[in-house]
Amino acid sequence: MTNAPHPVRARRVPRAERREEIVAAAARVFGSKGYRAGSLAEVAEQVGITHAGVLHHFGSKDKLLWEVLDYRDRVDVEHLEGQHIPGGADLFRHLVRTARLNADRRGIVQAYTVLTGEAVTDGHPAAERARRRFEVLRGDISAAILAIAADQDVEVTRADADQAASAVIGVMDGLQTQWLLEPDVVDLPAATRSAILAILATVLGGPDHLPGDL
Amino acid sequence: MTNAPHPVRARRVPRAERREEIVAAAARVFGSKGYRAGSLAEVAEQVGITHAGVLHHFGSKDKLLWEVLDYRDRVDVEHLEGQHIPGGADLFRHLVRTARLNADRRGIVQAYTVLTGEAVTDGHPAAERARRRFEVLRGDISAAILAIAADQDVEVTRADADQAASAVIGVMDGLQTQWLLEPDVVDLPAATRSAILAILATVLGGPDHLPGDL
DNA sequence: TCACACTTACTGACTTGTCAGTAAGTAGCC
DNA sequence: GGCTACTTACTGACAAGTCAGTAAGTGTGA
Repeated sequence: MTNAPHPVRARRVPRAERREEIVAAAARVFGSKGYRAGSLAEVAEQVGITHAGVLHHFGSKDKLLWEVLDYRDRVDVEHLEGQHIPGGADLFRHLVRTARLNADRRGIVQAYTVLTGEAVTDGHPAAERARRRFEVLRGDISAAILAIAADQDVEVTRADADQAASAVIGVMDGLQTQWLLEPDVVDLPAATRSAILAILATVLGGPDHLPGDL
Repeated sequence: MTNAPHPVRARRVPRAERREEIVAAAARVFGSKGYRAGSLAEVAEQVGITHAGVLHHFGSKDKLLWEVLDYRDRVDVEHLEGQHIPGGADLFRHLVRTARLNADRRGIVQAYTVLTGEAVTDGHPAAERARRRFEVLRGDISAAILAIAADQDVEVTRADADQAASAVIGVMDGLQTQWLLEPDVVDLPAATRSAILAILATVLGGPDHLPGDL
């Protein structure tokens, strides 16, 4: 009798590999249900282990969330050749391209939207993270605007560039929410592109100074 | 012995009054913690009754949420004179004014942001509501753009107006999220105003056709 | 052999919702 | 006015479930 000596047990998987599986599953679960509503049991089930197994690897639900956020940041820049965010007009080309890609990555967009929305609730573990993320993005976009302005010989104040940067991030996020609810009504890439163009054109003092081919 | 014949009991309050208290409390709780994370017990505590008392009035947590959303919609238009949303350039004046008001109504903004973010999670009871809300808003804004275009003798397609409308809603929502996380960094009214102006100017084919004094 | 991935078994805290009981208020009637 | 019959607002106890987290044990692969 060599068959079925004991009930089916999950294949023993090396630590690093299992952790990756779990983080990917958690990204899906937290992304679709939210962090507070998503349970460790559901994450575990997707990997084929028990929720205690998940805790064995990450210690607590909060720590798992950190890993998910790190993971998502890594995935976010995966498709970038140089692995670093470009500057100047290239940054906006990158943003528009990201919007185009996002139209086929509903899960990732939903995760970002849900988690960001949840982050503004009282005492949420991802709040600080969301703040930092916005800060960095705003800085990058603002710098890119100032670079284009310098290149085009138009004067733009730091404050105006910052405000335009906030607006660019804002439309991108806001359009994503609408698109998630009604994908057939909102054309995410097109709307994102023209909104960014509108904001850029205005802050640069007219469409004449826009960088081409966004 | 006429004193304390039974433990202190909550003052007995007539139905309509109590329901209002509960809905207001629920709006605070769901607004600050989210619907799924906010508990009936916490709502009840704020009113000074038990969670069973809350259920006596509303039957279920879901039904309480509906009431909260209705309540918020009523409060939203409370400061409008005619109680109805204006059209044409007045609509944009109204939107900018709302942004100004919102800068002093953090709680309401947070409730809107949290609940809208939660609405994109799988099977959320407020999803349909959020969809309808966006649809109506988009329709109103799009119509206002077309009205201004007609007035200014510029040609704007329905599709372009719709897209601009989505963008206007998007910036407003997106900026609110950033402002909630960093109120000192983001100037909500100013950023909202200039972003709306930028989008309008572009869809109307240049700043010359903009309505004055937004 | 032994570290490690994991399960089983459990705890304690919370969740929404149900239900019976009770006090407070109200309408009808004498 | 005062008594009765009824409704309504609410409590407290409980059911039934979910949750994260802990502790101890077990099979497995290097």
